Amino acid sequence: MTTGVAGGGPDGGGTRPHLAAITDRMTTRPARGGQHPTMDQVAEAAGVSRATVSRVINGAPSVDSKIREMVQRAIAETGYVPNVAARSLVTRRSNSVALVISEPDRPDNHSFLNRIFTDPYFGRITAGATGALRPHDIHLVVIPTDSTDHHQVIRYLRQGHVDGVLLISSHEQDTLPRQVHELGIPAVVSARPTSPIAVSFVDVDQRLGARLAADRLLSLGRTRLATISGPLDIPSGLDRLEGFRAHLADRPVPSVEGDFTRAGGETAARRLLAEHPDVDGLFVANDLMAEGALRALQELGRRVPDDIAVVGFDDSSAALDCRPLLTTVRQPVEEMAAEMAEVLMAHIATPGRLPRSVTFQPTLVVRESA
Amino acid sequence: MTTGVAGGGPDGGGTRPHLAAITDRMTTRPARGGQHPTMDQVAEAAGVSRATVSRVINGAPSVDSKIREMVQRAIAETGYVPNVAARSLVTRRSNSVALVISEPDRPDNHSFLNRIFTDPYFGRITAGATGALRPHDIHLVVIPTDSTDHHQVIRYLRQGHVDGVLLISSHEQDTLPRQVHELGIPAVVSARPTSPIAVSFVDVDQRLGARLAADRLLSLGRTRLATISGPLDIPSGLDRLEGFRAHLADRPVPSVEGDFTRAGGETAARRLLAEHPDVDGLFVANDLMAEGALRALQELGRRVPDDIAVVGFDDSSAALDCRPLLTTVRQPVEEMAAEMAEVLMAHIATPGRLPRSVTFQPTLVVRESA
DNA sequence: ACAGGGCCGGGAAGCGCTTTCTCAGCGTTC
DNA sequence: GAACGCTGAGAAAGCGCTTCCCGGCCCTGT
Repeated sequence: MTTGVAGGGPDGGGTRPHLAAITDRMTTRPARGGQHPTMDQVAEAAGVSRATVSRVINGAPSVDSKIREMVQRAIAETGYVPNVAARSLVTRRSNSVALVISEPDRPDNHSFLNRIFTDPYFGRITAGATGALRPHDIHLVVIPTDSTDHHQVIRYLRQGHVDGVLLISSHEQDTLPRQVHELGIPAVVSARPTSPIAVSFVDVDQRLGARLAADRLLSLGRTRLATISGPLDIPSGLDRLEGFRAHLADRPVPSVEGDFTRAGGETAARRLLAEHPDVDGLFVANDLMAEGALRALQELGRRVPDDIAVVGFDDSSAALDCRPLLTTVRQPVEEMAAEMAEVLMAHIATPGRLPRSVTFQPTLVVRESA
Repeated sequence: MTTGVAGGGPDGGGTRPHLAAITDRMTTRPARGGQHPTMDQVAEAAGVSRATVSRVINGAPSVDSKIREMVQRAIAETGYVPNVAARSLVTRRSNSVALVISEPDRPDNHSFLNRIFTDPYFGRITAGATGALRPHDIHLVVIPTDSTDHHQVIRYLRQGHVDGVLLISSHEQDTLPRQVHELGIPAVVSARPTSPIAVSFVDVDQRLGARLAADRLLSLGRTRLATISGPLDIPSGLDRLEGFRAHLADRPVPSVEGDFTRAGGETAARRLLAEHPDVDGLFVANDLMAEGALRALQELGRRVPDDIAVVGFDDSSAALDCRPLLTTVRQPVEEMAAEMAEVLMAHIATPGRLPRSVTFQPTLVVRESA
């Protein structure tokens, strides 16, 4: 890889790269006001015992309101902030949960990170989860991973950094859900696990979504339907394909397998139209691929929706990047992520709780492409 | 917002939404093998004292190799994992650092999260930082934020969850760098701070990058150059514009301000060409906008690079999504993030260390668009 | 008015780990 | 052969916090 590192790149492992443009700048060392005050100091300042300060901080009901006020003033004056390590040592709670995003290996070293941070889906998940967790004052630690560092992730979880796990895993052979489950740590998975694990999960009715797409295309009078599916080793990919086909059982439905990326959608559309030039209705298993497919259709001179109607899946921001605007099946990703967080918090609060699954219904969002 | 929540949406605050499709599933409670073993148990199993176990775990040199082996076997047998809370209570280290991604407010509630997880830039940052941190066994806590929850972020940092902060902040008015600095926690910022704060930062030579773009366009014989800039309240946006103009001081350079998004690039290109239809060389301040601009140019019937040559900035994955493939100025984002991590670790290891800045050189990546 | 009960606040015991201090045991040297 | 130094391991002191337990106080009931 060619890089533009000033003064040369890293010269092997271990040592820091030599850099030409290091500038020491003048500075006055920040005052660092006497380290962090401890609870004892607050107690002394307020003239009470440490236990009382603790009660005030944790909102115990049985503290006289005058005393409570004094303590709060002392906290403000000293600038006291509880030490999380000490607290979680005794409470056995970290007040944070992990959002583990597990992607299958890809040839390129960092591409899984690239995919995670490029697909709007994950942003929606994060937004939904943080939104649900924030009122409970629980922090989210985002951990992207592929199978090469499952071990690291497991170790992280075992070390007690987090109270529970939200696990986003779509790949069929992914062993992480099982490993996490065996850890015994509270966890919620983002989709029905491929093997029967007794774990809570939240999912969308994939087949119903595919059916909504089929119905839309049929209602537009389209008769020669086809689909670009997701990877068939991912349950959601398979379910959407099967749902689409099942609802059109009386006719043949050509399909091409895609990879849920923009470029993959473009390629797949080209292949599909080469083999089946008369297609007039197309269901694409996610919006990103639909965006690529639309580009291919345009380059092939097909008008959308006149010549060929296109329905996507997700209702992600990519649907709005499309021209024409993409008609798509909406999954309420934010709400699903929020529900995952709620279920997880219930599991954390009640350790013995039986796993449960929650299924959300998709809806059709009609725009221009179909 | 219309959602497809099965059985209705949340019914007010506090209570969980009623959901139609909750299924309790049979399960055998996982065996949970006798909670977590403690160091004492390992010591007993190995027939040594707790202190010795600690020495083995932390690689103290003065442990007899036979004893070391016994302890390691005991650790393996008991499945012992150190408790991070207890450890960091005494070491005052958490072995994790925060990656705070601070985005300016946007009208839409969650859009900043959407932007963060959609722009490939952040994925590259994350990849670079995790890559550099992993060998040191330091974990990365990703914290996206906009100005509405600066307070939460600061509190999180003060609580001692992390040993240091990698701060990605581009917005000029962003007060977070200053707040973090005042906290006294080790920190490294992703770009030259807009106000003179004594803090370490890593940056790319923005003006040089703009100059590379200008040189490329000139060398292709283009004479009527223009640019789509980034937001001018973001230093990188301003620097790229000024660098481009400064290098072309002898001629007028029309420019339109964009917002670093795909859609913004498309709009900007339309406006630019409406006002200056004869432009034959275009510098776009990031790849995402360039992608949008290319789409606009295509719809306007301009051939790229024949009628108009286009150079982007970043060399992100979006450059490869473009048709034609985008010629662009590469910033070594992964390496820069890795360097940020290295500098941060140095600050953590040596608390009094003076701040320093590191500047990387951009390079031109020639593809098809110019 | 006095005894009993309820409440509030303080003392003290750890949570699991690291680290210093100390001492036992060994080899070494004159 | 005795004194010395060195190595290696154990004892113990906390890190900062929560929480149980108990003593003292005030309030109520009779």
